[in-house]
Amino acid sequence: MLQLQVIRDHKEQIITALKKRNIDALPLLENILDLDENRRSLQAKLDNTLAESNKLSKEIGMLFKSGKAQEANVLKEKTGVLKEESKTLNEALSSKAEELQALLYQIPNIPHESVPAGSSEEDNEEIFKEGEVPALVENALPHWELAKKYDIIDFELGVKIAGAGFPVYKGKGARLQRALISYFLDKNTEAGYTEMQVPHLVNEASGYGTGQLPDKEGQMYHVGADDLYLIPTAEVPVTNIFRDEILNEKDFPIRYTAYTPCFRREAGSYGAHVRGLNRLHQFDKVEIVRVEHPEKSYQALDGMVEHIKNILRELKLPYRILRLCGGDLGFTSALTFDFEVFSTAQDRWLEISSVSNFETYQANRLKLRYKDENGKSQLAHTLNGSSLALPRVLAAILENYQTEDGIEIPEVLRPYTGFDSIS
RNA sequence: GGAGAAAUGGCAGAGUGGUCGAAUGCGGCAGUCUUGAAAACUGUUGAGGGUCACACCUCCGGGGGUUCGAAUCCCUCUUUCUCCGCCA
Repeated sequence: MLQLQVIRDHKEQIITALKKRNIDALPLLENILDLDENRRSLQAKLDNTLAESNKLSKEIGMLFKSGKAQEANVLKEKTGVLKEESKTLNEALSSKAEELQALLYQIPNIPHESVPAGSSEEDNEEIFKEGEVPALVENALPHWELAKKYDIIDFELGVKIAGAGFPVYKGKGARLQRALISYFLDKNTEAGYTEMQVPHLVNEASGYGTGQLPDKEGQMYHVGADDLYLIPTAEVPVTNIFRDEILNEKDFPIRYTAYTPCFRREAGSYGAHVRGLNRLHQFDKVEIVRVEHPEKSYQALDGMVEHIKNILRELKLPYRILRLCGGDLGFTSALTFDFEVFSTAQDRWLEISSVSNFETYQANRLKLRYKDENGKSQLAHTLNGSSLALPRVLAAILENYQTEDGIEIPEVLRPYTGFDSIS
């Protein structure tokens, strides 16, 4: 959420910047500024009424104390009127404030200056590419065929138990999955991230804090009986650790990592693009989250990108990095880099990580602040990234590491799997 | 799930109807002293809104109520603790 003060001061810049997202923000912003002015004048009136009422109350107290009950009773009459007035004002104020809040939630984050304009993923900018695309073995299979051939993932079984999009990992498939989780967590820990285990269900306030609510309500599973949401990403519980916190500058940098399952309703499309592990309702992910000083956040973002590059190099997967264009950029993000691995057998790129700087957008919703050197409260910057999303990494490994005889396990994972190949 | 107790500033902990945004201690920050540090002493130290700056307003777990006036009384919800029950 953008700060009102920023909207007041930089209306034109915001409008220009949001054009990159193909949004004409002018009517919305004007509406907001009008409401804001309205709200403030109501607030001022209410404050004055309350001030007067407070003053009278004090006088009444004094009069009673000095035994002048009659005079006190005269004043009491007056306060009745003020009370009515303040009640009316207060109601008007609440409704304005609510209206204003609802509009503020509708403005997405301002894209970073480096974000290219564009309307769809076509316009994302490839900024880096590395790794060899392996030569295909003859009769190379996509991962869903391999999964069946080696009996390591059972999609039909998941359908029976839960529904489409809830695969069952079996035997070495399950073990490989667990190996990846451990490996990612170890890499993150080595890089200075503290491992956390967090709730997989969150309350409404947390959903609002990181921006899943109210904009993307339908994407989360909602547990109605208890009014909780299944997390779509560990970003939600981990970032909300800092909701309503005021940090000290010396607390920075804050680096957390967490493994969680992720749940997404995504009533998405059908076909090859969502086959197998490509898109699921439940999947595993290891996430990294950082809370940073505003001056250091882009440096932190670069650090995260380097870190993930490093992991993909070790896994020897061919990958590229995209700078998301305005049209593809997430609602809450200022700058996002997507990592995609090349899946040989599917002959396409698979998104396996998304690394973003939210600047103060989430922090404003979270009320996540720090004390600057002058002792003033300032909003911190939040960032997060996947390191990594499991299913597509698994898909890429299965497809790219397949041989005539089976599937090789990447060198770095062998200490974790305890086996060298799946056959 | 049943019975009882509690929820106050970064922490601990007073405050049971008026001048209380809240005693006191610890912690934090600044200063004095010191070559430096510690100790001691002095001052300062919650958040948000509002203002050019003041004034002023709101907030003592959340919501509602009583009252001229609520941290303090009432209702309700949530959470925590103790006891009982159930349970991986």
